[in-house]
Amino acid sequence: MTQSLTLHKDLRQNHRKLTRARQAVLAIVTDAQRHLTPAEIYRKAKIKYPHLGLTTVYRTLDLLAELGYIQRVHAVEGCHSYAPTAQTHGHHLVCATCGRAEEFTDCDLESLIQSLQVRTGFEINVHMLELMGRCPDCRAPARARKRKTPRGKA
Amino acid sequence: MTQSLTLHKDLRQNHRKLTRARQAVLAIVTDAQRHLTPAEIYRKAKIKYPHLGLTTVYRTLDLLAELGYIQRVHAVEGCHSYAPTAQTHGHHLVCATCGRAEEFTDCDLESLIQSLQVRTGFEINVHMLELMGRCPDCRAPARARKRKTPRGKA
DNA sequence: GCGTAATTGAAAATCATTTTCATTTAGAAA
DNA sequence: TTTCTAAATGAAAATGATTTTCAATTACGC
Ligand SMILES: [Mn+2]
Ligand SMILES: [Mn+2]
Ligand SMILES: [Zn+2]
Ligand SMILES: [Zn+2]
Repeated sequence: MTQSLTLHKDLRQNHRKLTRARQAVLAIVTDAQRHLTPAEIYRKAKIKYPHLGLTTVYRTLDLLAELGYIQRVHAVEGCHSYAPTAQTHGHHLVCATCGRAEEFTDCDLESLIQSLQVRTGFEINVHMLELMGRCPDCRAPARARKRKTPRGKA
Repeated sequence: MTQSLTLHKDLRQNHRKLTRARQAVLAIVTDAQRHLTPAEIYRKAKIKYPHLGLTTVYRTLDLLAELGYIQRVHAVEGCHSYAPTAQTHGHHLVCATCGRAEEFTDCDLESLIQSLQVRTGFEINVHMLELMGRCPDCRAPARARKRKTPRGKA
């Protein structure tokens, strides 16, 4: 079943409608190879559906995240970009240089969470894990350049 | 050595000054039992040092985070609160109800990171991990009441 | 097709953060 | 001490992101 059809079903269950705006926004985030900010999503989706408004993009991102079709991405600098959800319970590995986001699902925090629950008395029910670094593409040129670059401060 | 003295030394090394504003902001974040937003920090610090300006709070939070005295906290809903740093490389366990933040240091992500590096070709150099739930104090009254809302998944 | 609740987009409002700039201050040097 | 100056400050304005409002439009169950 196509993603759009699944979405249609999910929406119907909540008395909500499948609109052109929603389809456009979902398509942009889903097809992106990187996490995108609301403004970026607006710009791209507007090409496919020029009537679209920014307000609707914000509302749609909230909705799609609630339904689990996309995920909010937090980074050390800069919050609230969005990336597609491949599976439930995914985390992101984000390239700090180009923004490319890779999803992974084997976060394996169970034993850490279990021991922290015991130690602190907290009940832990949500976790946020994000890894940042440089993707293979962005590493290559940097490695080549590194040799030539004279010493200096950042 | 007191924290304020350590800070004085750190600042001096960078040709920076220990000001009343900086002392006030650091004291508020350090003594807090919960993570605080810039606006909250401003309100509280202004009581101790009424001349303080909000602009300075923002600048000071950046500075103290850079120096490692405090840490930015991201949460699923709401970003950019600040909590004190107990040790370097700490993570936070935050109570979703009252905001109380517990720091922990044994995140133990090395093997996950190592295997992801191999699998994806990314070079991973930063990670963000935050756990959310309910602290012992906030659990007690909730447990007494009948729970109607199922907990969400991470 | 009709009726209606849900959705939309433009504009305005709100809220968080940053920039600007004239003034003040910390602290090193005299 | 007093002097000197780079660093820091705070008020106000500017910027940017997000939310609210509201009249008009649209999806879709009937
Ligand atoms: Mn996980
Ligand atoms: Mn964040
Ligand atoms: Zn990259
Ligand atoms: Zn609590």
